[in-house]
Amino acid sequence: MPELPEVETTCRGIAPHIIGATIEKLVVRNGSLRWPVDKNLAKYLKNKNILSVSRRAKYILLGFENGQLAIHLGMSGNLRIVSPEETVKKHDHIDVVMGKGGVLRFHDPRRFGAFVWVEGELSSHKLFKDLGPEPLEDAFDLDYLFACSRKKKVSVKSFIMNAHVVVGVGNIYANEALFMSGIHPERFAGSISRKRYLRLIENIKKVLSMAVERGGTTLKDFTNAEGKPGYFSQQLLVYGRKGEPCVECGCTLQELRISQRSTIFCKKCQK
DNA sequence: CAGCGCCCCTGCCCGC
DNA sequence: TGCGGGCAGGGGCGCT
Repeated sequence: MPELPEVETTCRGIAPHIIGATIEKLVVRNGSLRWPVDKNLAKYLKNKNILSVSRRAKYILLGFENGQLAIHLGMSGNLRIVSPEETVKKHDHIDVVMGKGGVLRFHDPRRFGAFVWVEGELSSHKLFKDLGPEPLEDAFDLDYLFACSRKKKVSVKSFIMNAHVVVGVGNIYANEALFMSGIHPERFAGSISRKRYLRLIENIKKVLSMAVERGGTTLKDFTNAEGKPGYFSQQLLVYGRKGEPCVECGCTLQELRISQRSTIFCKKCQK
């Protein structure tokens, strides 16, 4: 479900409800997520205060005095604040029950999500130590990306979706940013000019920040922390528009697969 | 070691 | 209406 804007929206949505709260208990109904949920997690969290809520890549991080809880929403996960009386539905796998009476509820049909306990420095944890820069931060700039791309034989689409290069660029926004930049998704990363990488960086930042401003409404089944759906009003230019006319030139948008992922592009506008 | 493909899992949509 | 196949927004991991 979530691209980076949805994760960021979730983060901002839950933060005011959970910062400063004390964990009363953790209820794990189904711990078979991407990795089995640590049997001791409830013990680590019990009676601990939530000191901070932040995000790194698509992981939501809850900070505690004794460590951090990294939550990933996978493809189909969401987090909501609910009251303790709220009926438990199918795929409501985990409840973080807070002292004030609120519950942070994790729902994830496909169970590609994750609850990972991290002790010590985040940057020394295996899931985080090799991650590239955040796309909306200044470290993601032309000098960095261009240097990184040299001698790379992968397609530019795989390149920008590689978390070692830059985090948080998912399939939808990779398609969108490449279209906006006039770059064919199958071009080799190493054969693209500085000038075109500058456009690509600008467009990645633009499309992601616009989506964040809009509250992460990219996805048809996205619900925010209050459980309200997004508007799905964001005008995607290419993603999900196979066979429809290109908004620029009117010719029919094509589909190809890059690393098993749907790739929509305009063969006339993207070279 | 770069790069590709596999897989985890459920839901949904399409064609027969 | 039922069923099988394919596909879906992610991403770590094992292999070549």
